[in-house]
Amino acid sequence: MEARPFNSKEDTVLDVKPLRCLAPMFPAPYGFNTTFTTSGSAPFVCVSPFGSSTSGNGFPPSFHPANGGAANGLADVSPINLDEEPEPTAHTSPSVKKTRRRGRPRLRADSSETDVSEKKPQQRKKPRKITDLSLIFPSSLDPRESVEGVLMTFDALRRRLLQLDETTDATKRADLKAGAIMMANDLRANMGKRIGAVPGVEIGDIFYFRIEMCMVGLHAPSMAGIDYINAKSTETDEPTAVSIVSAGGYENEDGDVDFLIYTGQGGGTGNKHADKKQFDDQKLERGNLALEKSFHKGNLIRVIRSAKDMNCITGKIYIYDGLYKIQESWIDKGKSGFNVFKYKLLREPDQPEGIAVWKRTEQWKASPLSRGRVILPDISSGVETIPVCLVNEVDDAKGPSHFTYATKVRHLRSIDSMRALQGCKCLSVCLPGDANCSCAQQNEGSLPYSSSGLLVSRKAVVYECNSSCACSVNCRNRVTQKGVKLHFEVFRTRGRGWGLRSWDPIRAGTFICEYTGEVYDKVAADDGEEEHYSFRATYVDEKTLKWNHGPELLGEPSNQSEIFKPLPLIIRAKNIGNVARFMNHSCSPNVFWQPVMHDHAEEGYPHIMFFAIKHIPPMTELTFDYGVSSSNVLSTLAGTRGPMKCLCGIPKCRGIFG
DNA sequence: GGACGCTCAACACG
DNA sequence: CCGTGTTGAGCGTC
Repeated sequence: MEARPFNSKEDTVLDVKPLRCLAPMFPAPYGFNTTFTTSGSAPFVCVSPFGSSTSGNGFPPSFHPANGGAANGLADVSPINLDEEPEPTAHTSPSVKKTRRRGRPRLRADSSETDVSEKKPQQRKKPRKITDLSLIFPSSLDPRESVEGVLMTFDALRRRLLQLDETTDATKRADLKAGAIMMANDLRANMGKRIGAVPGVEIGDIFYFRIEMCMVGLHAPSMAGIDYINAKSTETDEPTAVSIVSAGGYENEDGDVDFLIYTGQGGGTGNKHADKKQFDDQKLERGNLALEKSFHKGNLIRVIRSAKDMNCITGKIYIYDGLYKIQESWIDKGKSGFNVFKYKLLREPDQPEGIAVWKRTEQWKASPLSRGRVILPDISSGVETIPVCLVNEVDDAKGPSHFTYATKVRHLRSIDSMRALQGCKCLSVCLPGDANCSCAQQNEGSLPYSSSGLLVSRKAVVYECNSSCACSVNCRNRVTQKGVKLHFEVFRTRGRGWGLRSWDPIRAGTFICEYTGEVYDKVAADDGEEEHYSFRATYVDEKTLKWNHGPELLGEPSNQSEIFKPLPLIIRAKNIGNVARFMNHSCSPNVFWQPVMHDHAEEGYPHIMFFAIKHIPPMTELTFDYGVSSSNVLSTLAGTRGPMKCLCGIPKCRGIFG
């Protein structure tokens, strides 16, 4: 149960963590003058089409899409599109989105369960437009923030809708319901089609629903695989392809990470018919025509590839793989003997890795020995069910200084001497909508996790089922108590000590790990001792406070003030700890902490559990916001140690943390 | 501008 | 776990 003692000088340095360096904003786009805004267009803000650089994956900075070429992208970007109040949206523009959704009945946005099920649930209420969103969603000029904000809000909505629907027998598809609400409120980024990079979306970004890519302007169609600018909106009067989704719906394709053979649409393949049999020749129209024209024009095309992910109910995720160009096209015979169009796309050079990262981590998971530069195959010495390997690809450090790996916290007094939680009387498993479940009651009336184990919303405290409960270990209200389920690696960062990342893609709301160590309270701990590798629950960052932002859109009261209360506990992981002790700080984190109770009832000393703020691609460093604790101010005064200088370098960096 | 039709979803059911 | 049936959204097109 102990990790090897290592001796490394700089281990005494706290792992400071910069990261997510967003590209500086360019004052004006480079020579982009064409605007294909399919719509009239709202008050847009111009942002460099080059998007941001590294972030997401810690990959080398920025790839610049081909320049100058005739057919180039445009640069209009709407930040999270609210009905800006400072810019009195004015009569000039707002028309765009209002008029658009008319074509067909929309999903109902409210949760009045009265009108749920008539036989033909046709006329459902369309999502309500919330008027004053500006307070909830301050508009951001930073494209990455806009995109993240849209996705985070969407998923919060989706999880909440799923939770609400479970108690009724309402139709599912919470993704579409949430998407409809987002669209109705113009909560989206990058409206209008563009060629090339999409500001705020980075290569390697992952998605779990097609509608997510639609909302951030990466790929507009909700189902179709080819996105294109229609003929009327282009200068040449020819349709122009902008992006494709390669998701295995057609024969062939795939193969390498550098190229792709893509099959055209139509002819009866795809999903139109259940048998998926082609019954007609494909025609050179719509997406096929657009691809053909793009081939001749040589314009860039975004490629989104899908990958198998068994943790996800749909069984796949989407990975943005960057820009490609069509190298050749031809007509082929499909299995059914009808003509199909084929397009060979070549990946542009010098781009950060996209699908390649995923392929590599999959291989590592299958055979961990194939992971190179390993210092130690399992830093947990077998205590975790999944090994945590230690790697160094950047320098000569041999590993962190000695500590004892422990999957559980160590309290000053025994758990037995603490008050016990009350238990529910649910047989087998707790079910949503069961008013008698006392555990649900403790959690504000709902089970805190979705059926797939995702945290629905942040709360001051989450109560899991426990040893006093009648339900079994299969109950869905037992998530964090079961420990980590991800393939972690502790790795050497560049200049910030050791860090933590995962081989698995992580969906927003996923439980990541507990912060284990020796639990003290403030008084007992205030001895000016070494405070590296310690956790304090005195601060929650803004992004985490906003993680729940579904409620307002559903007309539910905002509970931001209730989702955080400071706790007296301090967890020291200097001598005893787990993977959490390697998580570095960021002012733009992808992980947050959440108090959880599951084995005792001492409110001041809950377990500190970490969850994903957003979808996290494999090999992305996991970080949370350390905050600035008042006790650190005290220790500064005492001359022991002050806040650390933050190196995260994002525009909103506070400068210090710890 | 409105309705219709197209499409490498997503999920439930057996 | 799989096939497959069902209800779909945005957006181009007419």
